[in-house]
Amino acid sequence: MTNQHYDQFCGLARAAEIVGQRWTLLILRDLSVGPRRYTELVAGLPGIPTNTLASRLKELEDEGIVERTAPSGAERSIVYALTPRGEELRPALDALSRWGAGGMRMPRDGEIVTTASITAALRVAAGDGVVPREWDSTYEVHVGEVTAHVIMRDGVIVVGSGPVENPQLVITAGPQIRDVLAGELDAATAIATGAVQIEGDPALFERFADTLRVPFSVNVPAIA
Amino acid sequence: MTNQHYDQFCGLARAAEIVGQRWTLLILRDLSVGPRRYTELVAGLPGIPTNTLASRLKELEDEGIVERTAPSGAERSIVYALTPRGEELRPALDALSRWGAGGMRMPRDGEIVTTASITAALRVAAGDGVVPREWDSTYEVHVGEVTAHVIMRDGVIVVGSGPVENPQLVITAGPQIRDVLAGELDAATAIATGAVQIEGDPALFERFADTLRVPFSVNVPAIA
DNA sequence: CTGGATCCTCAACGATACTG
DNA sequence: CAGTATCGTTGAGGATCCAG
Repeated sequence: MTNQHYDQFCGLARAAEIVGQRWTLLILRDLSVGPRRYTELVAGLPGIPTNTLASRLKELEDEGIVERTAPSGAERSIVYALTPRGEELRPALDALSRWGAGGMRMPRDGEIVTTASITAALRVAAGDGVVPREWDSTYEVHVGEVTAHVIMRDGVIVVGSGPVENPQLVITAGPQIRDVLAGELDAATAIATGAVQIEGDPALFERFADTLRVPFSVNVPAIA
Repeated sequence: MTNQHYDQFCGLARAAEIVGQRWTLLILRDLSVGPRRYTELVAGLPGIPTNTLASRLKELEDEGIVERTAPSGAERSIVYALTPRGEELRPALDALSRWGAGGMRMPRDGEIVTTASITAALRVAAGDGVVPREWDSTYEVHVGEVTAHVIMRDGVIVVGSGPVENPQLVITAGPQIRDVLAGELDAATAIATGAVQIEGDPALFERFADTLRVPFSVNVPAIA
């Protein structure tokens, strides 16, 4: 309950006291995708003990990072959301995300993809979210059991969880979607090898692969 | 010894497995300032148990983030340094640093400033490190017991730990140096109120305060 | 003196059961 | 649905000791 502390007057130390707690970064990732209820968080974080989640949410609320919206009116469910102060963590979350993704190759045994994780990955890959104004493309992305969507319209990219109505392109892939976003697997090869399956215009997938790109400065060598 | 894992194929989860360990972020901060020996790390991280430091260094070495340079030739001391993969963490460390610094006001009881923390803070404040080519200024910064230096020359800013030869300006300050870097306390006021003492040309301090700036998007309200 | 390893204690985390 | 309660396990904290 009582937060750990490093006793240093230092921004990184202060940040570490919060995001250095187990599960906290993943809770923040899930909330960065959008407001969530307690049970949705439990579902999106397989393995988290419920008491740990409760503690973390309380701590994050005390720190002013997460906001707990109590049953207001007809809606009788408690919703957790990032506060503005919590939103400010986004650059840090994205930077950590990029770094971590740079070290990934294939999933380790037992590793899964969650809705929030693929949504967050696509959002990071979208970068500043600016695209040519004339683009108007809607994508639905399936990775294993989970679904996310990407909309390029009015000059911006919007990424969200779950399906989308009338997608122009449906993308179905496995973990190798990571290699596409990393720019290590080009669109044509991904489709030719069957790493990615699409329903729709292949040119739209080229656009997808060219636009959503996680910039790694250096690649990790393949596993020895 | 055996790293914790979240069982998610997700960049942020992978990163969290490493930087989410207690003390790891501060170890990386100290190493980001420059290569360090075991005892230097112990000295710069008051309160760290020696076994925890040893474990973390081993884990970081296994992950390819830290490099252990064994006694090579005459030098008979083991030196720890970031590998290229470790250097890639810099953007994430800086982002966390900025975020954490945005939530700081005054030191909490017992909080100290270490050489690495002030050096890292100045480095973050230096941003991309680009300044006009004609500038040639050397600063020595004292905060409490610790010292760092800033050199603006040849169009770039170099930040380092410890003193520097023949500084043009010596800056002595307390924790309020944070407010100067945050842009919440302007140079003239800082000197007028005695929050910062200088030995040298006040115009050089103006340059210092204008150039080294941690950009916060939003300020945290003062403690209620 | 540096670079750790060992031992013990205790707080935090993990798993599961249970409740307003 | 949104947690709390309980209890076992693990890792951090702190002191000490040891090898090169």
